[in-house]
Amino acid sequence: MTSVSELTDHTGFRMRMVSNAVSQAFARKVEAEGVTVAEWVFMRALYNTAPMPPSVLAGSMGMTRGAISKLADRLLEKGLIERTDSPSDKRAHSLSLSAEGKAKVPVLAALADENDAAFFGVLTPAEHRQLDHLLTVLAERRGLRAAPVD
Amino acid sequence: MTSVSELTDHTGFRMRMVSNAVSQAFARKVEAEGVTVAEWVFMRALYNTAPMPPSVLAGSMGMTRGAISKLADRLLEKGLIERTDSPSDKRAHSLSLSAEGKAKVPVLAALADENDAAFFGVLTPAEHRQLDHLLTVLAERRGLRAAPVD
DNA sequence: CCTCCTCTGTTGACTAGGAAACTATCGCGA
DNA sequence: TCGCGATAGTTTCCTAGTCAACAGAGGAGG
Repeated sequence: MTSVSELTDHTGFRMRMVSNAVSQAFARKVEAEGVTVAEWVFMRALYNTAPMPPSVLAGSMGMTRGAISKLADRLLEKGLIERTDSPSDKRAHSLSLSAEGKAKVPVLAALADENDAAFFGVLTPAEHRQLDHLLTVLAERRGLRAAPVD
Repeated sequence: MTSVSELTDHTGFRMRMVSNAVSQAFARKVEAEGVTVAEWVFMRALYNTAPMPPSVLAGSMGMTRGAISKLADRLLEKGLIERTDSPSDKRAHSLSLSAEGKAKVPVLAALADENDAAFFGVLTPAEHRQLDHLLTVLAERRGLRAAPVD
């Protein structure tokens, strides 16, 4: 009878709870591989594709160019990616995975698979399918494309 | 046939996309009221309850005591909460809403209602119920309680 | 009553990101 | 071919968290 809704009355709030729990569980797992979630997303974006300028990564990851610039610095520091200056445009460069980075992606992907399976394993297969469907529908109808890390 | 899964193959990843979109939309709305999402959660926790020590808030919001300490500073600064020293324990104090804070909660709650309705309004009522059910089931089976802001 | 351990809350160092200013280069148009 | 607006990335400043060290009470045992 309160006129003021509870936090948990909101679908968005409860989705945030669940989503944070999945992400935090995943963050712990990849941390053991010396990588953050943002770094994983970055590396996955470069896997099996042509080298890519940072601006394109910024678009596909839903982060600012500034953030990508710093993220790339960290990955270069760790030796997981490489940087190639553009021959035609002295302002630009492209980023690609190093051999080490390339080797790490399947390992991280396995962790992602495992994390997802474990977390959503408490659902029945039918429930899991329903959830996937609803999320897809929401993403489509709301026109979501990017994968904002935060 | 790739052995490396796509990011979007994971339910957790897609839920993060959706969840971030809802949260960002809400953040924009409350920002117009001069408040952050964390501040809203904080204030909602104090509404219609007895004054509460920061440690309890830390527990219920899933944040560290340090973060609560700083968050409380900001809300005190804005005049939205008040602080009462414990008479029995000189270390402790309790936090409660100021008159201004109390008045603001229903406004923010209305924004939360509106945001949720707008975002999930692209689902049919049946779909929306399904989603709520699945999120509830996940939260229960995974024993989620806190409401981590990040 | 001391002593020592525990508990409350605060603080400082650090991290990750956004916004906007900045640098260097590009390339169009007169 | 010069000048100047647009573009690619970087950098600086700011915010909002974490974690760990800390200061100041409390309280139980000898």
